[in-house]
Amino acid sequence: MYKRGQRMQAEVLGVLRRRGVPISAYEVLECLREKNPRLSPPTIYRALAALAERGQAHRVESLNAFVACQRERHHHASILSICGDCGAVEENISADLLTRLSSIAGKSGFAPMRHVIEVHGQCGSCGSAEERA
Amino acid sequence: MYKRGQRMQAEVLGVLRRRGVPISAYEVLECLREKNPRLSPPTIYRALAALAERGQAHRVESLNAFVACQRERHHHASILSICGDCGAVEENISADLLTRLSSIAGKSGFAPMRHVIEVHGQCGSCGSAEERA
DNA sequence: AGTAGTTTTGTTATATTATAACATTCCTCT
DNA sequence: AGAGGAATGTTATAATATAACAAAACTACT
Repeated sequence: MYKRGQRMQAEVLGVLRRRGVPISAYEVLECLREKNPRLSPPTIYRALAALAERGQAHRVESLNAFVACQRERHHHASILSICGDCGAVEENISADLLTRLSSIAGKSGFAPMRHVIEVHGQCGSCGSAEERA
Repeated sequence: MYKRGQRMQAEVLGVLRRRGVPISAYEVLECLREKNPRLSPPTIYRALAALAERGQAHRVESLNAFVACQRERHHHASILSICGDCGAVEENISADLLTRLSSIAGKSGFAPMRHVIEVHGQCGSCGSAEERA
C-alpha cells in the first residue's frame, strides 16, 4: 500500500498518467470527483505541489497545467516540448544545456535554483499529418 | 506622435518600464486607472499581447506576469533570470543555446516555434547582501 | 467634408486558476 | 486507547484571463 498521506497524490498521478497530455488542476478535480464528489481545489493543488516537488509530475508554466513525468521522475530541469496542435508533450534532459544555461544566467552573479524550459511548436506526427493533407 | 492604435500600448509599456520588475496585468490596470478609472482588463491584456507579439515586453510564464524588454526588443527567445528575493529580472540572449535547445527538442521531429526559458534563483546583489548579514 | 470599412477600445459578464484560513479526520506512535 | 501531528475537508475568496458584443476612432477614398 501507499505510505500515509500519499493516497491522494497517487490518485492525482494516476489521472495525469491516463491523460498523458497536460491538464489543468480543475480537470484533475473533475475526474476525481466522479468517485468522490466532495473533493475541492486545495486538495488537488496540494497533491500536485507534492508530486512536482518530488519530480513525479511537472507543472507546465506556459499552460498553467500539469503533466506526469514520463520517466521515473525528473527534478526541476526537464525540457518540455509542447505540441500546439495535439497537446502532446515530450520530455528531454540535457545536462549540457543546463550547464550552459546556468553559466549564461550566472554571468552577473546570478545563482540559479530552478529552470523552466518549455518549447512550443509542432510535434513530428502533427507535422507529417499536415504534409499529407 | 504614436501610430494609430498604439497609445494604450505605449501607456502600458510605460508602466512596465517604470516598475522594472514583472508585474501582473492587474497591477498595470491599477496604475492606469489612476488616470482613467474606466479601464478594464481586456484593454490591458490586449495591449500586453500586442507588446509581447512585437517583442517590446515579455510575458513571464512562471509568474503570470509581464515585464518590459530590457533592450529595444527581443522576439520570443529571451533567457529570463528571475530573482526570487527582489523580483529583478535579467535578460540574456544566446543564439547558441537556442540552437542547442531546438536541436534537442527537434530530435523526434518536433518543430520549435516559441521558446520559454526562465531561470529562478537569486541575483548577485541579493546574494552578496545575504553574505554580509 | 462625408462616409464606408476597419481596427481599437469600452463594457459587461463570466470563466479559469489559485490560495487563505480554519475545522476535521485519520494515521502513527507510545 | 489516547496524544500528537500530518493530511484532508470546507468555505470563502483572491487573482488571472477571456468571450462576446457595442461604441468609438481612425483611415482611405471620393
